[in-house]
Amino acid sequence: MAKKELSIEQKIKYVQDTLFVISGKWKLPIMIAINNGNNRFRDIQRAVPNITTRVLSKELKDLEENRLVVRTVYDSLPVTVSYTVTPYCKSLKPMVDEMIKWGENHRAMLKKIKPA
Amino acid sequence: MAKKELSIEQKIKYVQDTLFVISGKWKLPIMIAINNGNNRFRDIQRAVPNITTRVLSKELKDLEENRLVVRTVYDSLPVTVSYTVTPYCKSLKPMVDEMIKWGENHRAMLKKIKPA
DNA sequence: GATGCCAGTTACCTAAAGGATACCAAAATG
DNA sequence: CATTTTGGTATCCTTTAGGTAACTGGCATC
Repeated sequence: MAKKELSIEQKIKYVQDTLFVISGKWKLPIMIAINNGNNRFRDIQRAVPNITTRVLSKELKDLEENRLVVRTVYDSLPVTVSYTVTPYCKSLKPMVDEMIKWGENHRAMLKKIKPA
Repeated sequence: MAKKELSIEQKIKYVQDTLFVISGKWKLPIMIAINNGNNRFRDIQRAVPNITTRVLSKELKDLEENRLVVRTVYDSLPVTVSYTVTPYCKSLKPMVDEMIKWGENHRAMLKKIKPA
């Protein structure tokens, strides 16, 4: 197949779609935390520095709605709640990896131009 | 060299650094537009749907401060102003490409699960 | 029976992002 | 000479994101 070339309008539209889903300080950090084995509410909260319960609760709901995270209630005693990432969430990995790389490099760059 | 494995705390930190620089509805669309040959203020505005002059002006200043865009005034008659992306801005390309890909796929997915 | 952990909810508030509208001077165009 | 284009500013306003703090009910522990 020929590699499709997107128009600039399409590129902008798709980037904005992506931004709409992942933007904000917390959604990606939360997904990273869950993906790393933090499945309980308090575990996630501990893994994501400085997030409050209120914000975490709200963001988890958003992520559920966008089918990136699944909430499961186990009928144990006491009930436990588990959050897991969906396969769809994992499709974000290449993008997130690039974001991590860029952020790491960016921080190194800032040190160089603004030393001491 | 051994491939360095980042801790979850580091991953979260770097992602948040990146988000801090690119977040908002407009910064990436503006960079895409400039990179595609829209160098004049009004050209950029036309290329980025629905952005207002006020917001574009402010975002361009932010991008200049972050060394992602350069503003050049040509002493012609009348004076012309040209915006160009820096080499540093181009280092965002792999990430932006992944975001475009994901957004395209995401839109296709939404069509499937919510047809007509 | 007081304290603490879990998984949140509720109400309130502030700061920032973004939008709407109007306006400006200088030059070009019709 | 009226209009349009360029590269923006200035005001004002609304919306959203995010933070603070208190509280809940159920269970477990000391």
